[in-house]
Amino acid sequence: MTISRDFFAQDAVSVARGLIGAELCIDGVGGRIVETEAYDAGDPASHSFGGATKRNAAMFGPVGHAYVYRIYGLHWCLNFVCAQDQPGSAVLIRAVEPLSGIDVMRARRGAIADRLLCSGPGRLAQALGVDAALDGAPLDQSPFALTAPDTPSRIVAGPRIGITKAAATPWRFCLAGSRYLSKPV
DNA sequence: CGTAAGATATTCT
DNA sequence: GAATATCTTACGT
Repeated sequence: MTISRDFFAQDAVSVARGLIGAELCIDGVGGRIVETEAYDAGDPASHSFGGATKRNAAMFGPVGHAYVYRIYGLHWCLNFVCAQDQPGSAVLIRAVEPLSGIDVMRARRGAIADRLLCSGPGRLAQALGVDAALDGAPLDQSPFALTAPDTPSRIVAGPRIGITKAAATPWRFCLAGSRYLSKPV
């Protein structure tokens, strides 16, 4: 069951929660989403804070599209644009449980433990082959494949990671008990 | 086991 | 010129 565009019209927190347990594949490589973070419009920690710029243009585009950017000069991060009514909202995909194309991920990331293949935004992007070419790409078309979970997932919320502003806001969502998180709950 | 620091490039002030 | 939604490696305990 593909996730509809209406799903992404919701606010960032609802989308972040709803994505836990969904299956994400890019060009046949991917797995189950186990960790996300919400970045609301007007959030000081969000790239959209202070208005639209060239880099974050995709965040102000239509919902249900990808926003990809480079961080610290060497890592890519994958976001989903959401919240139709609040331009500048997005959800950061932080971790995925590898299910499909694991051999491809291993080839791209090197011979490391399976549980480390996608446990973090930069690792995930490298494993799935995300780069600037996917910035602004619609999530309901190739090479993306996004499938809603069959059953509701147990979700644990906590503070976001790696940011300096509004760090206490509990907008990090994890699949309870997953071994593929960037950090255990 | 833990904490600490370095690498690297695009973007904004 | 300074900052950044990170990862890896190194070293100490």
